[in-house]
Amino acid sequence: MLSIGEFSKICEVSTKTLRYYEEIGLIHPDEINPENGYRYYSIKQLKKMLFINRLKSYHFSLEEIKAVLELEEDQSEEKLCSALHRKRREIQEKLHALEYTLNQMSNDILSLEKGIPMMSYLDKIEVQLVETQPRNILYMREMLSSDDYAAGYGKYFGRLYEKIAKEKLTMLGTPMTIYHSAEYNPAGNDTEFAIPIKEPVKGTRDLPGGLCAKSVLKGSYSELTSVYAKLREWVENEGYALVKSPYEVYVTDPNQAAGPEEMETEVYFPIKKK
Amino acid sequence: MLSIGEFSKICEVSTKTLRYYEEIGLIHPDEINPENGYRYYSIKQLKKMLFINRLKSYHFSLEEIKAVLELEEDQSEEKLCSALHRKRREIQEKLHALEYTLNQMSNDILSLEKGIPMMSYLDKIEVQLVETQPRNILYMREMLSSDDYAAGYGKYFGRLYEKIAKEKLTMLGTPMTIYHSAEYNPAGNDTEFAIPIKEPVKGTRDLPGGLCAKSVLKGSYSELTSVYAKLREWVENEGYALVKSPYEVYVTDPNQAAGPEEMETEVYFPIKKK
DNA sequence: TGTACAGCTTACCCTAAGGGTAAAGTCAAC
DNA sequence: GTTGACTTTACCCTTAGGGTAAGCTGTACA
Repeated sequence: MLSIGEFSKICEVSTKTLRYYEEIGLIHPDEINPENGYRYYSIKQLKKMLFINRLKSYHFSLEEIKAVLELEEDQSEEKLCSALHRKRREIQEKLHALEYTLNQMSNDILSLEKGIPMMSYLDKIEVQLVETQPRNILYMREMLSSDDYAAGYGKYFGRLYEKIAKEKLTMLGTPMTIYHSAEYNPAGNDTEFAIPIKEPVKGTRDLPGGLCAKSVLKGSYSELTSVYAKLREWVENEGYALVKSPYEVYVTDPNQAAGPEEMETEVYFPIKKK
Repeated sequence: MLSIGEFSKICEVSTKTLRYYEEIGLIHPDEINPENGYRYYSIKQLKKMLFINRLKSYHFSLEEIKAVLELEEDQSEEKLCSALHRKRREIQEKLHALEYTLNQMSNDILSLEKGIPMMSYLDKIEVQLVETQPRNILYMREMLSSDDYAAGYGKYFGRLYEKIAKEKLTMLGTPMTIYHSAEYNPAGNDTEFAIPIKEPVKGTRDLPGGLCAKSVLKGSYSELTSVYAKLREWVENEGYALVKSPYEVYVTDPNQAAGPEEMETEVYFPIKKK
């Protein structure tokens, strides 16, 4: 039997951590002296501890590790394997996100070195006052959490296109998204996917026209929130008020665009004079 | 002037966050009604808020962002630029770490799919009892934090090699590291870098020989802690006790090895019978 | 056997970046 | 005047432990 200090040295894990792991039920000492409360670990627990460390190095949370250890007890290797696969996916996504971030940073650094202030793009976002015409749209309305956005777009527009194809409907414009949630909520947003079509079949509705503030975003979506901010600012400044849900029109198909630079997105804020 | 709710919607930042940022001095409302404590933000603060968001997306901590914003006030673009460069380095390192992790995971998954339990490599670590001969070593002893290990190795061995080259000394073996800290301490470890040489010049000392438990690690260092654990376990089990600091001998030069698979490291635990 | 010191115990507070909730005050619209 | 939406402060919660203090225990040494 090893005291907590000896065991801690062997595994290169602090005694504090060992006590914490006991507290949360990850690994219990083999024996606790009931008189003085001293913890004693057996050498057999070494393997378990090293396994925990390995899972930790794979970015499993302690809660996840606990679940994996409980799997271990019924010798279900497949579940362990699928847990590893899931975690690997997660890490790959993290990696892609980091690569994307690096890209963005490098762009900013390049601009800065040319003497262009980082946020100057804000001043270049132009807002126009336009009058839109009413249109008939084929739509699907869903609650979407911000994590599902990327996947959701493909899925719902896919269904709309499918319907158009099957029923031989006539498209009158590019796809669009209408945001019905007044406030941005990471948990879920009331989002409507739509494509303007000619035929007033079931599943379509009228999108009323009217006065709108409009901005065009060229390039990747990372500056989309700035466009929204700019539009709200403009609406405020010019003495207008938002009267309906804002919407986006995807002028170029994101799936078809060669690169993010080619993408063009229009943002509309239906407004009226205050 | 915008109420906290309006400003929050425009920037897509929660009111909670805005209050928190005020608390830590990141962004103060332009005006606070002294009667009811209501916060009011001006539209000019939008740019600052969006800048904060951008820095956050670059993984700056709020404290770092605060420092950057204070730089901003004296218009020092170079410092902002160098902060971005530093952060980009950090992210690149994170990215490499993640790639390494992915590699390790994939190896484990492959093994698992072949039916080999993840921790089975532990049982394959072999321990031998050997008698080492005393040697004369040229050494440097330093406190190293675990972060500096990789850099430290190159630096200190470089200096030792330099001395050997300049003074035309005769090497009698491959480089080694002696770990004098009894316990692993992330803050700093008493580490001795050494190379066996023939001449007993200044800067050398005697490394006494004697009974040792020895294991050989082939491959990358990621399993090194397991080797240490295994050795300690063996020493305990066989009724020995550690009498001096353990040390590692780098049989293949890490700088010269083609891949991590080729690397060979011997780990020695000087022991005596209890 | 006494004593010093290393090791062990629990208990409490701290981290970063806010989220959740409650109780109470305030504003604007009807 | 009332209702509902908005705002305020205050308190507790999250991860994975780190740091410290006060007190108890085990062991090595004289």
